[in-house]
Amino acid sequence: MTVAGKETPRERYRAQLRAEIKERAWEQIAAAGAPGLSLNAIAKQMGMSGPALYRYFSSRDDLITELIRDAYHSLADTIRTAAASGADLAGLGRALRAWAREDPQRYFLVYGTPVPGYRAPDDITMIASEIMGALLDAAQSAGAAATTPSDGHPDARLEAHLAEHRQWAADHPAAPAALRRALRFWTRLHGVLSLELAGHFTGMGLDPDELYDSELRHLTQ
Amino acid sequence: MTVAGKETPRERYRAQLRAEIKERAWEQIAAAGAPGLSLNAIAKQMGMSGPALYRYFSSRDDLITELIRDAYHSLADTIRTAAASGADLAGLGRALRAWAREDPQRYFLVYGTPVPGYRAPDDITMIASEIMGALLDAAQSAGAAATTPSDGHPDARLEAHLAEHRQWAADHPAAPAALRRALRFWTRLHGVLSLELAGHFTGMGLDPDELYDSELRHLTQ
DNA sequence: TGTACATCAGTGAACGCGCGTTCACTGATGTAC
DNA sequence: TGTACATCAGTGAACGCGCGTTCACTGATGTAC
Repeated sequence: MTVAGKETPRERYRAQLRAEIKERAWEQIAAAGAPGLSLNAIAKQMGMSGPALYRYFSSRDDLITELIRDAYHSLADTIRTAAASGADLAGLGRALRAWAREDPQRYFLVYGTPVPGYRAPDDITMIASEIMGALLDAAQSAGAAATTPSDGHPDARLEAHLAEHRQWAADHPAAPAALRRALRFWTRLHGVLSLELAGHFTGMGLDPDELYDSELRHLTQ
Repeated sequence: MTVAGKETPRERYRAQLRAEIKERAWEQIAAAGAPGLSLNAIAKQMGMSGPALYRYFSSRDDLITELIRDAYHSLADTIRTAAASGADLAGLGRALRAWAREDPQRYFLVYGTPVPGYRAPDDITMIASEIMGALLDAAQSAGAAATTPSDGHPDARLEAHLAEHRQWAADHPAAPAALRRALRFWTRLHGVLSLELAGHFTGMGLDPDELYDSELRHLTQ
């Protein structure tokens, strides 16, 4: 699993405790949302004094940023793994939903309501565009057989725009139709998923599965 | 504007101060998100002592709940007004976006990351379904000329599901195709809008207008 | 194998802060005769 | 029009709390000779 040879016992212990702190942090976030995260509460839960945590994280913000980073990494892994096992766009969509439902607050940490003024570190932005890259790959192969929309089609104008504004996919050779598909994947699935996770469908008597699947069926169009 | 005849000066003053408290509250939410709202801070900003606010709101939660209520009302008004002036689904979509961009945090208070454990009072749920009702009206008239999807169509299965699960539109005579359109309106526009407001498109070199308009063009399909 | 020293995890006290909320009170505004 | 009383807005002190964070310190663990 890990390169254990170079790890001293102390390092191993350190890594283990860092991991446990994060676990507790996720539990707190699940229970009260990200704003309710408290270092002292985590320490108490672990049977330690508050200041002890400063051996492992230099501040509360530091911990939260690392949690966000982990969330992005976890999502990127999920998408990469699904793609590596040959999943098409719909398959990636299913993987995304499974990942989101596993821990809704983790999903919201990535795509939820932003804290005004917070700016993600650059390396997180990098992971985000890596995720986009995986989407583009799948969108590209999905589009191999597809046609370009004709002039009257509602997508024609969007593709024209994307053909000229593709900085976000600068180092990816995807065709405009693939850019469109990747973006649709993102915005449409996020639309259903975020409303589902926020509980807006409960009480409506709707099956989120059906809504989501229905969007998945549209993806390859 | 208001029924001023029955209002005593005291009542007028009271209403005015309540309104100012809410205004300051919105400013704070815009600056630091809903979790950062503090009664004491509002009072200080208004040149009053903290406890004074308890003449106007019985607790912090009470104030927040009222802000959420106002947000729902404001959105319902916006949609109703647009519908009353003859807007079609796309028109409602544009009204929704204008409303959301006017105050992103207000939008997120309605559709953003939920606080685990928070349950909206029933009257707020009522307004939410009123908004749905307005959507259904527009979706119904948009569908007057539209066809039912054939068996192979990706929407066929969703409509079949909606035909049998329509509690959420129980007192509305909308056809399944209209239910589908109303739901799509909601989930797809929310998808683009929430990502836009959360800033996920900035730095990508994309024009959110184009993305949103492109979804609007799909609505009547 | 044993001793001397350095490293580092964790503690407890403390600082300063802001929070929501309660309470007894002052003073101004409105109401009744 | 003037007086007596009731209503109500707002204050200041106080309570209890939890927060993030710093600091000097203890004691255990690891390292070097």
